[in-house]
Amino acid sequence: MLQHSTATIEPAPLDRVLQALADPTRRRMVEVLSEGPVSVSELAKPFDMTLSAIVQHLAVLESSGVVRSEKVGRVRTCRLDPAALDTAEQWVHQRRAEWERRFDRLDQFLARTAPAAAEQDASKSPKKEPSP
Amino acid sequence: MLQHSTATIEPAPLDRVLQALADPTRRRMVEVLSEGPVSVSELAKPFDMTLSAIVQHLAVLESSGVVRSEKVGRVRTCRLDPAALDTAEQWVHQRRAEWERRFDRLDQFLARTAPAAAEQDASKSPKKEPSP
DNA sequence: GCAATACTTAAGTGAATGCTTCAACATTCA
DNA sequence: TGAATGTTGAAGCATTCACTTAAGTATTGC
Repeated sequence: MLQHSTATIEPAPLDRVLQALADPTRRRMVEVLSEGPVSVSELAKPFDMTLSAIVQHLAVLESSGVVRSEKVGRVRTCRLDPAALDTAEQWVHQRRAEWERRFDRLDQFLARTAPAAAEQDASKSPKKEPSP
Repeated sequence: MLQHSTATIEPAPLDRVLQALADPTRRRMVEVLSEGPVSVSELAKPFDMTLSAIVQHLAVLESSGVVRSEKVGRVRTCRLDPAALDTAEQWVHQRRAEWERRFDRLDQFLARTAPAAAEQDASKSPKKEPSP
């Protein structure tokens, strides 16, 4: 899926995305926006702080790419950009995957070196050591 | 000053996880740890800062649950806890999912109200809107 | 015992963050 | 037109953050 055609050199998107999502207020804003686009003042309503504060949070969300907005008349409408969320999701997912992959290697290693604990795997072909 | 003490006070695990991952140094630490458990000083080696700084980052990671550690003798060994990462992954995933679900509803709505062209008279909506 | 190792803790600093208030500005509508 | 609406911007302030330095406390090995 192709998104922003700008193909610009983004500084550190992952950094900004996670930093944007680290704040509970901004996360609630994302939750609101995940239900659909709203204007700035709409977005601000459920929050117990000034419009100014919300606008500043919005700026963080926009600079991270998580939210985009466009102004028509005097109303700015904000919407989620799921692609930016994808960046974060993938990073987290990959760390978990790597960790689990390592776990598998460890299992194999233990099955090889301590076959007493392993019920079934004595016949597996010997392999190189998993880097610890 | 009290932070918004409104109804939805999150217990805060997600908060801490995302905040932990928001920092590039801590994220690199997680990357290192995703390759397997290491001691504190091992962990600190690739970084261009004091051990103290690393230990402080480690404390953040531990308080978020992303990393756990145990001390044997004088060596503290740190390892990733993938379950904590899961919390973050799921939250992001669900926001994306909700957004895409909404997109589907919008598609359906447009297909109903503007089958050919929405040039004129899109303002009369006899059907219920997809919940905005 | 003594010194090296591995971590721990405390205190300090400059920059960033999360707010606030107050003052514009642009658009819409009576 | 002029008031209401919706947003924008700047300045200020308290708190948190990412470090630093400098001093500890346990373990381990000789």
